Amino acid sequence: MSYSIAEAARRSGLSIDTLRYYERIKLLDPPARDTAGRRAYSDDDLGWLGFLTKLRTTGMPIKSMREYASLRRHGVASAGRRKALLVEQRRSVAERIAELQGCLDILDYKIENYAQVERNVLGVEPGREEISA
Amino acid sequence: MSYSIAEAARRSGLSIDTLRYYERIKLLDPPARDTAGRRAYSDDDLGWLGFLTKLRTTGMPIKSMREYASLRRHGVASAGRRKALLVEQRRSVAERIAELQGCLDILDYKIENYAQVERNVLGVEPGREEISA
DNA sequence: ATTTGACCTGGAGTGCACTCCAGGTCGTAG
DNA sequence: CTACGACCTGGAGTGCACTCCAGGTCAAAT
Repeated sequence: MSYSIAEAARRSGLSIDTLRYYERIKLLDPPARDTAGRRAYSDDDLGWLGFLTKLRTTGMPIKSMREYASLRRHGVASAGRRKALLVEQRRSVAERIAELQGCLDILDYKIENYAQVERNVLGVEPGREEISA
Repeated sequence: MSYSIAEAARRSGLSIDTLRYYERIKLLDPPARDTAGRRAYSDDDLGWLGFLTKLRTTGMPIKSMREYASLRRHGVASAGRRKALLVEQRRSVAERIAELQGCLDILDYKIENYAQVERNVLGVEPGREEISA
């Protein structure tokens, strides 16, 4: 199957402008064109865009995604380097998750504090609401 | 205790420029000054900076951090709104963690693929390395 | 007395990842 | 036949979060 840029945008969750932008910066190989010169994205293109958006979600900078994309074009010989990039990204994602877990704990602690303040404010005689902080 | 801007930067993990920047945009109340007019950060300032960096780590935009900072200045009456902001941020962090977990799974899958390719390349008779992809 | 180093200010510059725009070309629908 | 909507191009503009700079002050060290 092949898809218009509007359809590819819908399916990938990227904007039309972003699709053209990714092509310009060589994140995406130029897709086929129809007889009128309009882009016709293949299922492969969509698959690659799907993977790219995952990498983006992990916080990989475009620079690194470009490196990965460029390696992909160099075939099997580059597989080792590509794997290394993914392994490194995996590490950084795991680290990020741990970091966010820590933040979650702090947020829970703060939220619990506020909940306690609320209970106090509601529980004491009106006019003496000012407790600690 | 009070700390020079260099010391505050070291302890908060922010740069000196960022400390001044945060003050300018009202994320941080102007710290005390010493006799020579230089900033003298208090432990409270450091504590607030610590919390700010946690919020930043969760991906909270500066705009929202400013709102939180501004509410803090309005005392107890704003506690409800502050709690709501934190609850919302908690939700978004949990969501982000789940999303990253999903990406981790995809990375693992891809990495395992590459590992398999490596095993194949090493395992077959030399001269016939080209397998699938 | 002067040099050094940390700090000050207001403002300009940077890098990233888009996002928008003007002006133009197609192919179909009325 | 013309009007419309979807698409095209090269290039400029945007928002965010810093980061850097020039020119100046001040206190302690030489």
